[in-house]
Amino acid sequence: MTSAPPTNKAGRPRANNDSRRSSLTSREQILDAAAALFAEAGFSGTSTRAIADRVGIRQQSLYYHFAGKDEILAELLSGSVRPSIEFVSDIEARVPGEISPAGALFALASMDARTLRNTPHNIGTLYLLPEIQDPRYDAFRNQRIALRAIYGRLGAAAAVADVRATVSEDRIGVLLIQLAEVVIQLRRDEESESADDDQTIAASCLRVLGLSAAQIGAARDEAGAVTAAALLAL
Amino acid sequence: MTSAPPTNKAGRPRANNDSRRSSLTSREQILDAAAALFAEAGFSGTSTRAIADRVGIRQQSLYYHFAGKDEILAELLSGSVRPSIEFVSDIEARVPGEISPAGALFALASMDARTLRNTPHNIGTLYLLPEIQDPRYDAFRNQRIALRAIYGRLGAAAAVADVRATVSEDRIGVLLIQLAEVVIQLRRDEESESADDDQTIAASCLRVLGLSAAQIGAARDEAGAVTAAALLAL
DNA sequence: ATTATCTATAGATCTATAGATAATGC
DNA sequence: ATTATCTATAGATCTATAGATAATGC
Repeated sequence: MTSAPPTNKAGRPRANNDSRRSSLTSREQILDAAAALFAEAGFSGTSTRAIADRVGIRQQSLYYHFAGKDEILAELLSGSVRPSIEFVSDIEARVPGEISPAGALFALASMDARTLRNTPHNIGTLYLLPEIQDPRYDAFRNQRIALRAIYGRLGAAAAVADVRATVSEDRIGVLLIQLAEVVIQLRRDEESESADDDQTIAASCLRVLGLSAAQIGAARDEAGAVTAAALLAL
Repeated sequence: MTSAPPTNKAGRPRANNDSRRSSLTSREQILDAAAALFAEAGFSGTSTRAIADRVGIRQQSLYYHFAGKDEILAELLSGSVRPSIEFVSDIEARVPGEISPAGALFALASMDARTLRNTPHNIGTLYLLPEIQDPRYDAFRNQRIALRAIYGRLGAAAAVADVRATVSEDRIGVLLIQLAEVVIQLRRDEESESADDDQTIAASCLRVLGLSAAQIGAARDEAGAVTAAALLAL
């Protein structure tokens, strides 16, 4: 008797019956509604009532799916770093045999930018919420610290001597992540976005490490090939 | 009968009388307490009660000084951009006569980094709160947009041809501000900070525009002289 | 008289638990 | 029988207003 996949049919009907016509499970509907509201109004600024209203269920019904509001946020956070984490370890394993540090960094940064750009409701804004400093979200923060460390290692390996001499590996990691996450601000400001931003951002990451235009172009070419391979491997 | 400066002596004593021994006015104490709490728990996550407790007064007494919680945030925001705005217009007026765009940008970025690093309670985190998207804080956001435009103009003027050809002035502005504000993240992560970070960050801004180490060194020297002059002029 | 607090309190939330109910699944 | 909702509701906030009070200022 393992748990059956949710069929979206059993259970008492919703009071507003129309709201059930969705291909998503109730749990997914809740996560989606919460993501939109957390991004717009913040965690504390979003009530369980507001989430339920958006889904089309009663406030109390949320507790059938999640133990509390904080579990919803935790789920959103862990779901949103997972793709990055998986991609990054695959990419780092190919360095320096299949790909140079600069190529790997280009692949990683453009992939992160792309993910942040395409994610529904600009979920990256959740990373900026003060509430995630709470120890309750340690697991998420530790994953981000791990990601930053990889950015730092790749960045330090790719940087020109001058930069490596003046900026520590830790600092490089923070700088590079910060650059990749500029996408969050761009989306927040509702500026028109285009896919070439991802490449622009990745190129900026390499430029801040002191690489020349020619070196950046080479890294971009390397990244193109390996990105396809890494995505297939997942 | 112009309003007298607050003396900190008149009025009914506080229930907890010790809390009044401060060189700050009550209004300043409230702003300071709110800044710390907003940075830590967010705007919606901070109750008027929590602010009052930290000051050592009753929750209701806040309303003698501010019409509401939102006015406290508005005051904090406008106070925190003011120094940047004043400095930046002074600096931009000296371009290109007294100083090159690269020198001005170095001066601006290192000054912003320094301000963000020294501000009490890491006030820059307030810029990241979702609540400031509310139209109520339009004045603040417009000031930031103006600041970003200046970063964009100076950055576009300083950038090498290759970068200027691929990144719009708007995007340059967003990228540069994002780099300067990495200080906010560094402080949040409680990493040990040092003053040389300001110069490192300013240098990173120029490097992302494609400048060489020699050009960055020259810009730094220019900036040193003009920063002193500009600060005196304020 | 003015200032800056206090106490009292209204009214609106907000989170979460308990238990009932209306579907489907077997 | 199981699932996914519902209704009812407790208890804890939270913001803000009204009016009293205890200082200083003149």
